[in-house]
Amino acid sequence: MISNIDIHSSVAVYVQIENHVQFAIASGRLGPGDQLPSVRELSERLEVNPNTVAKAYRDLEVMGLLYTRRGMGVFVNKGIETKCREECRKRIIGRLHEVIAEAKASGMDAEDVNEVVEKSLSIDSSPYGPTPPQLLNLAKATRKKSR
Amino acid sequence: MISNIDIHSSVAVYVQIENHVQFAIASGRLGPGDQLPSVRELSERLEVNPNTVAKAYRDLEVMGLLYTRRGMGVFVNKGIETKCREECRKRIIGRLHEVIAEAKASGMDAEDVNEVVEKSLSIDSSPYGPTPPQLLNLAKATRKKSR
Amino acid sequence: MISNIDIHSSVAVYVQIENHVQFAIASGRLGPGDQLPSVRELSERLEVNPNTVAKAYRDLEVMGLLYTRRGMGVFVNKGIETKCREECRKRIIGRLHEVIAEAKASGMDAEDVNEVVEKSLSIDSSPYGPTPPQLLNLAKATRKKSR
Amino acid sequence: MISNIDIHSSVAVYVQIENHVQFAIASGRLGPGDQLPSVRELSERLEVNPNTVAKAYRDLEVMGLLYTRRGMGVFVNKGIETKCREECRKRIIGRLHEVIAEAKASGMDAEDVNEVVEKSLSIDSSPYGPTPPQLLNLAKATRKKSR
DNA sequence: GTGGTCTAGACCACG
DNA sequence: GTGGTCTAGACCACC
Repeated sequence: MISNIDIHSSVAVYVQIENHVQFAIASGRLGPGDQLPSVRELSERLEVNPNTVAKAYRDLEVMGLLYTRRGMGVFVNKGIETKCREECRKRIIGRLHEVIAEAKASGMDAEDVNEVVEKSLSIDSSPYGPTPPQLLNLAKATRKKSR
Repeated sequence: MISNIDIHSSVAVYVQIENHVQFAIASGRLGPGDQLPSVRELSERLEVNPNTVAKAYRDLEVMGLLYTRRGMGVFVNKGIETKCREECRKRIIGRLHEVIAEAKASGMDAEDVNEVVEKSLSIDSSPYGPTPPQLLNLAKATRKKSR
Repeated sequence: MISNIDIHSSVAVYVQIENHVQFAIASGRLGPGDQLPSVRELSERLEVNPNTVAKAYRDLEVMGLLYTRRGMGVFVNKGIETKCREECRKRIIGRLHEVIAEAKASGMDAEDVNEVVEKSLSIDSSPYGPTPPQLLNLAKATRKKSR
Repeated sequence: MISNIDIHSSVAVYVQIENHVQFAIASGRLGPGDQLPSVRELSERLEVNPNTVAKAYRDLEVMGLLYTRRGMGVFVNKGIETKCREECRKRIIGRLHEVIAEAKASGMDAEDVNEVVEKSLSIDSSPYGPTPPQLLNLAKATRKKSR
C-alpha cells in the first residue's frame, strides 16, 4: 500500500501512474476485468491532483488497456494482457539497447557490460532507484471483478 | 564531424550537448586542457541558438567538468577524467540494473535478456532511443591545449 | 515586501536572487516545504525578466535547496536548513578570515579591526557594499506548504 | 616567485594584478621609485596575455599609483603610499561591513562573529583561499630605483 | 495557472 | 575574438 510516486522525479506524475498500471497488467497483478481504484481514491492515496490520475486513466483507455463503465468505475480490458506484456517487453528492450549504446560510447567494453548484466540477473529484486514501477498497490479489498 | 543532435527528441537539446561532452571526456576523445569549440561555432554547427550551447557549457562548468577563461574560451578541467568516467559508469550501471530488474519483473528470463544484450553489443551504433551521444565531433584542428 | 535587487550592481541579478533565497532559508524565513513566489510573480515584483528569476530558481534546484513540482510551483527542500545554514556560515567565515588577513597584512591591528566589527554589528542594516541580501519578502499570504 | 594568479577565478585577471600591485605598495613591499617588472616579463611569469598586464599597469597609472618613463619602464609613484594604504583600508573596511551584514542576515549573532574575528586575528598568516593578494613577487634582482 | 525550453537580439567585460 | 548577462517573446508539458 506504499505510494512510490516520486514527486521529485523529472518524469511526469501521470506517466508514472500509467507505467504502474501498465506494468501491473503485464505482470499479472491486475487481471482482465479487475476494477481500478477510483480517480478520487487513488489521487488521495498518492497525494496527487485528481486531474492527474484522471489523465492517466484516460490515456490508458485510449491505449485500449482500460475501459470505464459509467457509474461503476474503471476496469482492465480483456485480451490485452499479452499485447501489454509485449509492449512492455519492447519498451524494455529498447531501453536496454539505449543503455548499452551509451555504455559503449562512454568507453565500457563488452566484458564490463556482461559482468554487470550477470550480476543484475543474479539478484532477486534489486533496490535500485525509485523508477521501477512495480510496487504501487492497485488492488482494493472491496473491489470486485466486473462481469 | 556529424551533428547528431536531435531537435525533435524529447530530451532537451542542451542536455544532449551535455551528454556528448561528458561522454567525450569519459571516452578520452576530449582530454584535460583541451579547448572546446566556441559557443558561437558549435551553435552554428548544430544549428541551434548560442544560448543553448552556452547553457550546456555553464552546466558542465558547475558540474566541474569544464572551466572557462574569460575571453579565451572553454576548456576541459584536469584531473576529472577518471572521476567523470566512473560517474558515467555508475550512472549507466544503475540504469542497467533498473532496466534488467524491470525486465525480470515483467517476465523475461536470463536467456531473453542475454540475447538482447549480445545483439546490442554487436551493433556498431545502434539507432535505438533518442540519445546515443557519440558522434558529435568536438575536436578542432587548430585547437590547442590551454596553458 | 521591499525589493532590494540592484539592477546596477556588478553582481548579476540572478545571483542576487539566489543569495536572497539562500539567506532566507539559512535564517529560517523560508522553511522546508514552503512555496516560493512563482517565476512570473517574482519577476514582476522585481521588475526583471522571468527568465532571470527562472535561472536563479533552477540554479538553486541544482544546488539542492529547491525542487519544483511541475505545474505546481517551486518549493523549499526538506532537511537542508542546517546544511544550508552551515554552508552559508562556512562561506562567511572564510570571507571573514580572508578580509581580516588582508587587513592585518595591510597594517591594521587588532584594535582597528575590532572597532570596525563593533560598529558594523551595531548597525541594523548596513548600507555598505552591493549585496546585503536580507530584505526581499519571499513569503506570500495565500501560500501554503506543499504536501 | 610563485604566481598566485588564479585563472579559474571569477575575478578578472587584470583586476587580480591590480590588487597585487596596490597591495604591495600599501604594505611597503614596493616603495616609491621602485621599478616594476616589464609587461612582457610579468606576462610570461604569470602565463598571461601581455595585454592583460598592460591594462593593469595602465589602470594603475590612471589611478596615480604608477608612472612610466619612456624606454625605461614602469615605476611606483612617490607620495602615494599613505593614500594607497588608506584606500586599501577603506576597501577592506567596506568588505568587512559587507561580510558582517551578510553574517547577520544569515542568522549569525554578534557572539558568533566576534568569536570568528578573534580567532582570525590570533592566526599569524591565514591560509584562506587564493584571493588575498600578497604573495606575488613583484621585485626583480636587477631592478633599480629610478632617480 | 505553473515551470521548461528555445530563439533572437542586445550589451558588456575580457583578452 | 571570447563568454556572461539580460530582455522579449514564443511554444510546450504539466496540473
